[in-house]
Amino acid sequence: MPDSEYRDIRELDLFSRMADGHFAALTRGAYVQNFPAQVDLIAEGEPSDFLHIVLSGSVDLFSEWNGRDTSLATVRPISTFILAATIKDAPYLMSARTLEKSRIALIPSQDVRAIFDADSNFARAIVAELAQCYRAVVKAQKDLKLRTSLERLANYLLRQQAHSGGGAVFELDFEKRRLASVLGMTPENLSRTFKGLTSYGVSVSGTRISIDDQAELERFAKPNPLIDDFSI
Amino acid sequence: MPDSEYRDIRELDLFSRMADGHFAALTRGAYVQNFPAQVDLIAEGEPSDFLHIVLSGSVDLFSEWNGRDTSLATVRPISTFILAATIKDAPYLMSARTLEKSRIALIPSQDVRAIFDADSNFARAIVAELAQCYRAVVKAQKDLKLRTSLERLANYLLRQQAHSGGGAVFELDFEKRRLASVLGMTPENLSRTFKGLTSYGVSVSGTRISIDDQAELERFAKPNPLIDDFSI
DNA sequence: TCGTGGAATTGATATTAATCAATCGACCGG
DNA sequence: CCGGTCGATTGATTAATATCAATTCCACGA
Repeated sequence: MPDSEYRDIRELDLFSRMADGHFAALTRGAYVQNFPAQVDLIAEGEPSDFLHIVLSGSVDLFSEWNGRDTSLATVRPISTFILAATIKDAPYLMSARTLEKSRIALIPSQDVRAIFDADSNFARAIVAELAQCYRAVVKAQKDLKLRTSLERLANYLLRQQAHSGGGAVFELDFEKRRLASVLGMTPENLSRTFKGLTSYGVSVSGTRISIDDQAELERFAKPNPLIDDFSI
Repeated sequence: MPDSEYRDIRELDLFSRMADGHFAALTRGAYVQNFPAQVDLIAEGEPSDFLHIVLSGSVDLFSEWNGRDTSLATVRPISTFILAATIKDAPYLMSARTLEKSRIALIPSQDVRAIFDADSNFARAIVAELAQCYRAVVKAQKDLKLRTSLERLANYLLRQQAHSGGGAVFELDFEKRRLASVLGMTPENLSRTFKGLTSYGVSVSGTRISIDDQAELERFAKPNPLIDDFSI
């Protein structure tokens, strides 16, 4: 593993406070690999042999059932995924595939579990990370059950806007068919839902979004930190 | 706290392996309280001062937004709730209220966090519990996004049947309006959805469910351990 | 035993979203 | 520069779900 990546991983909240020896032990069995776009990394139901860390690119976590599929989350650098399966030594609940050319580090799950027992700082960090993930899914659940698709899209745009720096004009960070799946609707419906937001001052041109009447959109979207703020 | 309850709590996975002294320290600041039915225990957004443990009765975890509300989970004895908020020292994401007369133990969150740092067995148990909760919500998310309401109800009945011992006849364990909310539909729709399952051999009389054609219902419901098995 | 109130059900209707089909448009390789 | 491909959009239709209104059912207390 190149030094720069070693340092990037080391600086993750998950690893930053652990003992040097333990981190070295963790990375000893690890390896880093480059994947092209649209490559399946893991399939739901498989045993969780590795903790994955996205170093560059992006990864889609999705699930299938009875011929349907849905995107559950997107993982962007630098963060881990399927931590819970690794910890529990249980099968993956989600499948993962690269969205673009990506560089992924793989750490054997058994090493993670072993070092967890040995390093209390690492253990604390894992708990913090898991609690964060748990709360993120609860928020997603509330978003899905309490809001219509128009409201979900409006709030998604406000979150994305904040994430892009807060300007009135910003870019969607992935293709609309995936956004539709993440928001729990069909691509056709997403198109129409964007239209429905024009009356609240939203204009769309490709992946470029312009919020022309911030106050009006917020009045409609009613963003709520207990759903929309990922930092708490 | 009476001895019997002390022992009940002690035997929870969360506490069973921790040192005696640490457990004593945890329970020292704790107290147990009886609540009547329909009492609000916590409100979303509040700081998480206590880890709650349901000793008897049952508790509804729900959330509200913009005049709507939805049930996210039901907590039954003996288990904890809002562990993630306690660990992160973050506001509750869900509100809680008793569904029936309930006995609840309250452990100050700061004690939980302190003992977490001191007791690695306790830390391990918390991680296991959090991972379990995380995976439960992911499963709920998949249930909601991948299935129609008819399919969700069918699979819910199969889960409830298994939980009740597997016989063809069993009881729903809470009122239908709450079941509707848990399954993400209106009470009116739940009524009709039950009707829709009669063609798969399900008959309903009050809270009594009878599955007359197990194979046919399963063929329709297509239960999947990665969604429906809460033990993995 | 008889109200009484809340839940459950039913029916009619409106709203929302999915599906099917067709077209548009951008990007890419030859 | 031209097809070709894939995603996005649009329109028409169907399916699913919510809403509103009215009973019906049932458990409970007087």
